[in-house]
Amino acid sequence: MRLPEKPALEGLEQKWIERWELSGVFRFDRTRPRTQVYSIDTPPPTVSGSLHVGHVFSFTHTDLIARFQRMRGKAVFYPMGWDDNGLPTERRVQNYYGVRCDPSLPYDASFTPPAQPAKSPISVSRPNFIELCARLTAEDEKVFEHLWKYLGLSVDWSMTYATIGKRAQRVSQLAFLRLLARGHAYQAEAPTLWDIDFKTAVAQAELEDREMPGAFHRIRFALADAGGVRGFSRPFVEIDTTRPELIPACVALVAHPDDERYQPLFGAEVVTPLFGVRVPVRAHALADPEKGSGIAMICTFGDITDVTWWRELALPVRAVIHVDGTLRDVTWGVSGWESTDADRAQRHYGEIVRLPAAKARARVVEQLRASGDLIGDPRPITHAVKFYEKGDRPLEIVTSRQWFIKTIEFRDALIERGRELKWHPPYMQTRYENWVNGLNGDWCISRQRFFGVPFPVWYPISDLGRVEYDKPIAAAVDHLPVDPSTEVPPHCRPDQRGAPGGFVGDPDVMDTWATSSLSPQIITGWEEDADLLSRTFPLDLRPQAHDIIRTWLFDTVLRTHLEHNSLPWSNAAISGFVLDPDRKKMSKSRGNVVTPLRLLEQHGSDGVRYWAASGRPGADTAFDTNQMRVGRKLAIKILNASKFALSASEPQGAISAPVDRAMIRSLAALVAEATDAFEGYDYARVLQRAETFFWRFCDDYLELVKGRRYGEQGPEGAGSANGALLAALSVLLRLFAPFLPFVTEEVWSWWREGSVHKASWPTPDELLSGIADHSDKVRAGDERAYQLAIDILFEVRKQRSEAKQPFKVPITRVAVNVPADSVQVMSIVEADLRAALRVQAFDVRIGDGREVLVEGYETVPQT
RNA sequence: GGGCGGUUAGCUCAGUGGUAGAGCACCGGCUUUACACGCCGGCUGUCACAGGUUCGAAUCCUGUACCGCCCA
Repeated sequence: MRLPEKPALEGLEQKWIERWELSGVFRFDRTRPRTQVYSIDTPPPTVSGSLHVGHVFSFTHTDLIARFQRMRGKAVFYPMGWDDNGLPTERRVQNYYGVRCDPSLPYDASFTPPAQPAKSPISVSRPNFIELCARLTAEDEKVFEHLWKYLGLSVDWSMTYATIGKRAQRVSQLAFLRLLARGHAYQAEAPTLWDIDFKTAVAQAELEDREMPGAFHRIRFALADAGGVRGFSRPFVEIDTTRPELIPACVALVAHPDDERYQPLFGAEVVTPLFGVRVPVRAHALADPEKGSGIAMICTFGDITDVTWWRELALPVRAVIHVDGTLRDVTWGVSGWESTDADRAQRHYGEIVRLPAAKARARVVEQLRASGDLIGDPRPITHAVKFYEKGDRPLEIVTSRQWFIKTIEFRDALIERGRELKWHPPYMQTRYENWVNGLNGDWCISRQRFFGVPFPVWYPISDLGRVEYDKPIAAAVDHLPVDPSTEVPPHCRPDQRGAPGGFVGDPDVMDTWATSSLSPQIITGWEEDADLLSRTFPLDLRPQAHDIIRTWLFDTVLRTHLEHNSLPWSNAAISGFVLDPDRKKMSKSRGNVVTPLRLLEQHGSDGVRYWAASGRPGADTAFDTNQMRVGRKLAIKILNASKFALSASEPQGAISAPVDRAMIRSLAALVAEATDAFEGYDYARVLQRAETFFWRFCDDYLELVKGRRYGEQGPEGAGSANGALLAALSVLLRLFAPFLPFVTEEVWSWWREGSVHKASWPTPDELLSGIADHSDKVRAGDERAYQLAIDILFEVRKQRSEAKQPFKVPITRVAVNVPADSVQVMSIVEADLRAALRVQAFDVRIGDGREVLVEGYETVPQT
């Protein structure tokens, strides 16, 4: 045994990170069968973003579980991934190197980016662009890995993957082709949420509402039948709209079926102002009688409700918004664009064509004013407008060709999957169910971006030069991953690309979630390593935060349901958010001010982990450096208490003293409770109970046995105290090991072989087996003695404190009144108490109840 | 507008039917041979509000207010 003179936390992180790496303690043992494996599917963090305290918080929670399971004897499968796929990386690379991707360019093997980004962006091919993305993310990954290691995550770093890596690309392309073969993936010309700046489709999951200023414009639609409509007293209808520029895209008016004001009009036709298009008036329950005039215009497409109406009322498409957000060219009078006055329509439209929507709106308002179809002035309102969460301008809805994965038809099955999953905490399941119930379209996975996984398909070009999208050519499975923009389909030559009779590659990439939803397949060796798959899949645990239940968790459940007809994992542990002191979600800016690494250096990794571990599953938790300081103090206390327990550990004997036995029994009860709590994923309770026990253990038990363990009551008493101290220390270190991996490993290394993190999780039995007699009588007697000792300890301390007597001044005499049957108990603990309290004599008397009275202090000469 | 969660000491939080708790902060005392990053002691409450169930409610039920997240 080697005890340090002055134990300290400084430097423990560096020391143990290195040793753990050398000894490979966290390596997954892939010889173990599935029943002895605990497998974890950690959602890979986005590397191009920065890690913030929220990541530290939730990833610590996962590590607590991983370490507990490892100590329970499981081979823990705990890989880490990086989500470097997608738009954030793309933007960062564009700015960092000053390049832009042009997929039509060929790959240039000799390309090197300039040292400084050029003023105007250099165009590079998609493969070149992806190389730059890979180069930059490799740098980011190093920083992340260092932070995770410093935090003490017990990850097997030999299994690290990236969502843009070859393996992930192969898995996403393969999974896609299998969906395609089964008819679960399809492409369609469909109304698609579209960001006009990023020029990409956006999934429902990526939407956010923002309150924006707008204005209601009251606009008049004339009835088509000059003779009027029976039951409707006026020759025109007034509607309110925030988007008058979409009047040319109007395909119907709609009111609530119960709305008596408009019932006479259902089935009749009206004529759009300015453009003279005859459109029907229809009834639909989604029309809100309270909103505006109670009757609305349906355009293709102004918002999501328009899509619903369009679909459910089987209306035609008359689309005017181009992918760049401007109004596209339209010829009035041709099929689909019939007008009662095509020349007039063309004249009006000619003034707004190719204008951005906002500019077109202003012009249309002027036109309406001039034609007399605008009633009054626009009334300013604020309303919720849909945005892409990373976008700057409102989303448009355009019709274009996109790939979709079917979700709607599996809604019931997916809800059932949610019920099979064990949620921690359980109420998170409701959030999942609400999301699944609210789905209103299949999952659009096409993204018009570059840094992502390409769709592994090409399309034939007919001899007439038409691209035949309905006859996709799938890549050969054994050639995956492929990039159809540079590689050619089976039996084709590169010179046929883009030529009549040739082919063209699908230009899009998959939504990043289409890859990251396959992390269970990526990490477990699906379709590549059947042996690994059989030992790890379906996984045991998916940890993640509650904000991405609707995206990551849902998408992953969907993909595994479609591919394996099972759940991807049996448990979902949902972390809360980190809140700033104003109880708001911790903002990025604040998170960046205090970088996680700085926090770890400042408070110690064990200190920061202590704070994170105190946040119960699912509970939003305040960012609190004070808690980190408390954790750090706990770690220091463990160092010092351990040094004490180990410093004079001979002689060791049977645990025979009643006080020692009582302490060991209460520790056994703690172990039982902690184990139950951990098995229920309630790590916070484990920490809290262990901490409370440990602090009492130090302040009461250690003080009580101090004299005895130094031999004041002979070798038997010392042997019992030392035996109990070492047994307790061994157990306490293991209880704390998942939470405070550095300090516990340090102390363990002073006197034990191997890593505490591979040591077996403590059991009540190992403690109780050190005690000879378990009869109720003995147990009750021990408890009574221990309790009496603690009570007297407390009472005498209090009286000494009130008398303001320093500890070094011995107490001459303490009178203790106890019931007759406690006199014997008092004799058991008297010697321990005399030493712990510096009492020269106890005067034990028989009386009613209990009374403890300090009767005097020795006078000490003034120094 | 809907769903979920929260509201307990100045702060951060435990506490699922039986006398309101911990840590921090604050106040007083103590160099005590593991630890001053320590030890001993003290102070601190309409358990958000209003009803209800119960012998008994922080805890169960109903409603309200406020905060947070997700969704419309």
